[in-house]
Amino acid sequence: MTTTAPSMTTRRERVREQTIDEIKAAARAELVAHGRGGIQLRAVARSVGLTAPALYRYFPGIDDLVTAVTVDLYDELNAELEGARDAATAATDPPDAYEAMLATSRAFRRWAVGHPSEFGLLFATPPAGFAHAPDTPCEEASSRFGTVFASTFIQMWEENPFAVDPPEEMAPGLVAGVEPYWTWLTDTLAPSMPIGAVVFFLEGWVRIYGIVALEVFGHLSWAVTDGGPMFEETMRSLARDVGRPEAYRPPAA
Amino acid sequence: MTTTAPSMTTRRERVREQTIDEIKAAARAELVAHGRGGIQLRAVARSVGLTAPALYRYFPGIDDLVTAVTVDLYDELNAELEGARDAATAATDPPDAYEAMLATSRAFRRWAVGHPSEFGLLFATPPAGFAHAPDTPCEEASSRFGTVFASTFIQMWEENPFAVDPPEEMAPGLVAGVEPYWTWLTDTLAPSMPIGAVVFFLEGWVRIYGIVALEVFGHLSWAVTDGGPMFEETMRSLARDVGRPEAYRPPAA
DNA sequence: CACTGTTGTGAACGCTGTTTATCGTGATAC
DNA sequence: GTATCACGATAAACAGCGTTCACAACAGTG
Repeated sequence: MTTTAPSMTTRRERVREQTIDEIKAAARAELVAHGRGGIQLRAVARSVGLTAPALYRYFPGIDDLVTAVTVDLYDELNAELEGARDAATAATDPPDAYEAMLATSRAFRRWAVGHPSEFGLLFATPPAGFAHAPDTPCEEASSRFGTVFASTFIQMWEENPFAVDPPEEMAPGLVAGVEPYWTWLTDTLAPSMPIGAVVFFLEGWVRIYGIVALEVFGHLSWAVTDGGPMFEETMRSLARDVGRPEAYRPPAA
Repeated sequence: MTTTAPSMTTRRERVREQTIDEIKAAARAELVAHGRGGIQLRAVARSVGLTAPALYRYFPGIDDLVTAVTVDLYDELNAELEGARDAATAATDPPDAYEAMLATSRAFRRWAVGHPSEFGLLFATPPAGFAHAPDTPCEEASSRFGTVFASTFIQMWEENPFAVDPPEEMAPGLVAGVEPYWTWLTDTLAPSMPIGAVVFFLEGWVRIYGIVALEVFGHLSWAVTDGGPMFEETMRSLARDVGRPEAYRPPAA
């Protein structure tokens, strides 16, 4: 990664890349410490030992800097999740996709709880800032994130197809709404998957996201002292709902 | 409400109250337009026709102003939800708590989709700002909000007890974590409710919150064109999970 | 009428993000 | 080896921010 095609990168380009990384690291630290609204360009500049105007050689403004950090965070989270998924897949013989989904979800929660500010930046940016306009790098990174979870769900269904609702029973308009995504899925990743399984996957993702977001944002503390067991309970009930109630196992620790 | 004990409120106090309301209204508009990070005290002052320092006669700082608006938003949302719940309860004979829960949830989604910025402020404030410290007016308003949903869930279970998991099957540590809230519930609202039903209620709230938050934050658009049917599907599967699959009915419109 | 406490103002302070003109410096070309 | 030049960084400046303070206008009370 560091020395691929060294002739292609001049010395200037390398030090520039390094400076950019330094700036982004400082921006992330500032972001974690003071939140999205509290980040200050001048503080970032001070942190890397530069004056404020110097940053404009690297980023057009503070918003673009935050966007760059956001994309990096998606990449970091994706790598973390894919690592957990692959480790779990390698550890199970024969492969057990529920185990992979469990590991992925736990990694997701671990990252979210450990990086609440970053989680808020990625998954709870209200549309006021229009950070989620289509065709932005953010959106692209976000959809790559979705695929990580989608892949394990698909594999779970293919390994062990469970009963799903037939299309005619679903809420009106739902089939039409999911159809584009469903046809894309059946064209690329899961040729034989019924539309009901896609809906089930989305509902599963809703539960995982919901429990993690509520915990991170402190909206569960009125009912539960620790979010961990509640998250585990969600995983257990997911095992039941995919027809494998015996598959859930509490975490080792 | 306007003329209770008129002797107790002097003329000065009344006009002061009115000014405060004006300021909060302007602050909310600014909040909706530019988000939590983009609100400006001077802009609020301009909007009500005052200079910036004048606002300090009413609020110690901009953070407290935002907090006051937040509390008001909780109250508004609570009123909206309780109104929908009571209307649904009055329209069903005999009373049907699922119907009430459905109406409450739909009101919740309607408010969230119609007021995305406000929703983000209430339900997705990352803990960097420590807006959710215990014993704040925010926390108090937040717990009142929780009770609206809790009451319909409880009534739903009492009208039609459904099968819930026994404590010994639940994820380790969960019983201990929910026990304080459970004992409070059985002491006050639901004397005969098993702890499994409380856990089910929490999982239900997670699903409702999850689907609404994902839609509002634009994190569902990669899979679904419109969040409405997906939300309705969640309501339908909730009906199934409380043992009343026939109770769900699509919205009238 | 004078007195008092509240409300609003203008000026000021230190800070912010951003722009501009300017200076030094490392890489490149002759 | 030296001239050239693009790039990196800077200081100065600007408008605007939240906040503080001293001071003026005013309503309500005796």
